[in-house]
Amino acid sequence: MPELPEVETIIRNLRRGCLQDGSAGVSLIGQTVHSAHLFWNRSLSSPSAAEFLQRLPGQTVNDLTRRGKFLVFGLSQDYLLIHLRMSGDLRLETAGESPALRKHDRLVLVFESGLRLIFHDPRKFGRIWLVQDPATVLGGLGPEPLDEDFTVESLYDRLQARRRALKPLLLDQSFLAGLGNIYTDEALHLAGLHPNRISSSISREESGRLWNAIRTVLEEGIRRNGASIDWVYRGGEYQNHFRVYGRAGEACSVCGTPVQRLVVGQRGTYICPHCQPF
DNA sequence: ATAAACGCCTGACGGC
DNA sequence: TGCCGTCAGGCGTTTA
Repeated sequence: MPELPEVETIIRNLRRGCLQDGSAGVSLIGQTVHSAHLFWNRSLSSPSAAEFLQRLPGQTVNDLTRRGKFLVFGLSQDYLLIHLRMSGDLRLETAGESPALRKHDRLVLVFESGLRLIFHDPRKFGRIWLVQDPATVLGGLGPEPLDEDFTVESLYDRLQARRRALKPLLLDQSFLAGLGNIYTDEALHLAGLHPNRISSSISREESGRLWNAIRTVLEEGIRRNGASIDWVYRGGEYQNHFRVYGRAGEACSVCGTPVQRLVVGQRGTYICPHCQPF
């Protein structure tokens, strides 16, 4: 579920120590793990549960960053990586709050201060790694779309080098890191490009539009604290500003043509057939 | 190289 | 009310 803007929002909130209700708490940075409690072993990719639970206590959180859709916790000895996949979420609870577990809580980290970080994941698709070298997990990711080294020229070159439909290519995390189903549809609509256009047929001008659109929708998403849809509410409000996602039958905000839902690469896809001709 | 089908999971929603 | 199919912000593996 969460895409780059939602993961970025979560990371920023953990840095600020923001609690679920939005109230200020204590930053996770500087906190030392007291104990770890794993309730669904398959949430853990590596190492084994025994090694994971043994290695975490005593490690201090030095920094919190994001790479694509991964949350990256820099610890004193290791890196803790979390991918929320479809339904994962993280919440902080202070020492004073009730320690009652909620349904679907998969991992609880208890810090020496009493602060708790809880990984909640109804669908159990989320994954956790504790590794010494984050590149073993993150090494295959494509460029970071908001970084300076992701340039108009590099996007054009990468599109030319492939012969794939635009949407599945943009969803491919080794091509570009961070886009998911929502922001891909939003970017393609803003760029005026059909999701089935073949990447190598994209002109320099179209590529420039796409580059701008990708960065614009991601920045908009971050500015609005991400999108909150379905029953997984995270506090964002970008869902109120979607151009096409989930709006089948509604009028395109640009031209008034009804938005269409189609399936591209086995994913529900929303387009304006007038603004995004094939 | 590309793409499709499927598996992994739970929950919400609409139709009957 | 219950049952059933469909759909869901993702991605890895297997198969064409």
